[in-house]
Amino acid sequence: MDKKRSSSSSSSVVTWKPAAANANEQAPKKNLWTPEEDLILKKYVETHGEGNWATVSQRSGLMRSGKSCRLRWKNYLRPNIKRGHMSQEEQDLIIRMHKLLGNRWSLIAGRLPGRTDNEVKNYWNTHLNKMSCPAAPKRKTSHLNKIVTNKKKKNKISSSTITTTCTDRTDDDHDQIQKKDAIDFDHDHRQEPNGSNLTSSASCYYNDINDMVESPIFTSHHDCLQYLPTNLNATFLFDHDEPFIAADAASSSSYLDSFLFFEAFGSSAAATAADMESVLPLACADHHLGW
DNA sequence: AAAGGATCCAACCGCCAAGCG
DNA sequence: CCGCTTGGCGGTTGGATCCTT
Repeated sequence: MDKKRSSSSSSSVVTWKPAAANANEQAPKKNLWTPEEDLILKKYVETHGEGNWATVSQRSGLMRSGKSCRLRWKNYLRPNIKRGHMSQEEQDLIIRMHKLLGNRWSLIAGRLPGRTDNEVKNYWNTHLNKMSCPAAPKRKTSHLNKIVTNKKKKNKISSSTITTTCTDRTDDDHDQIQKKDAIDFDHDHRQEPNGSNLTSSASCYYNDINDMVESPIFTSHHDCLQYLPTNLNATFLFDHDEPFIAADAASSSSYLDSFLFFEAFGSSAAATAADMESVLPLACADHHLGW
């Protein structure tokens, strides 16, 4: 069942309707972009380059906000954008990446050439999420999401620990959920549910109720082998946005993609240091890093 | 055929961080 | 340090389209 409709960039459909009742109003346009607007924006960016989006509307004559122009360019007009059917490989990758990273769509999209974060997000919400959470309601409760989202943003913790759970809940559950959130994600006070204080650590493993795994972060190869996965009793703290394992050998920063770890070991702690040794050079070689 | 519900996705919103003067 | 601007992100929504009755 493919309910795809024509994109607004298609010349066959012009569905834009003025947002303002008064045609003389200079308020930025909303709603779908017309092919004419796309052409103007594309030509403008090709001539002047990206950036300074706030001035694009004035200089190009588009009645759009800078944010809207930027979004349109980024998601639809820039070169090498891939549209349409997601391949099985792409679907699999999205699922695996989502399990690893949670709702960090820009990072997931970064691994899918030509795909945008918005497209990946939409695809997840409409196709993949219902596979993993078939009972999830169509629309999440805005109230709850805002509470959780704000908390997440404030504390810089992974959204995977919060937003990927099935949310087939009634309003009556919200109080309890909020209380749970207040305990489980009380990172303001760097406190775990059991009351013990979190301490800064070279590594982290963060398992949530959905068996999500946050990326371990290392500051050295030694740390990597020391803490993962042979020392999974260590204190774990996820306090970095960057989901990649950082390695700082020979004074040169390099990065090992934690996705490779996840692919190699999954979320289990069954791997040994020898396993790690075997995968690390390979992973580094794959990324032209080398320790 | 028509009406209403379900689905999908483009676009917007609010928030945040970085950069700059 | 402060305030402003800009860009980026994830969550949410409006409305077009499809499906079911």
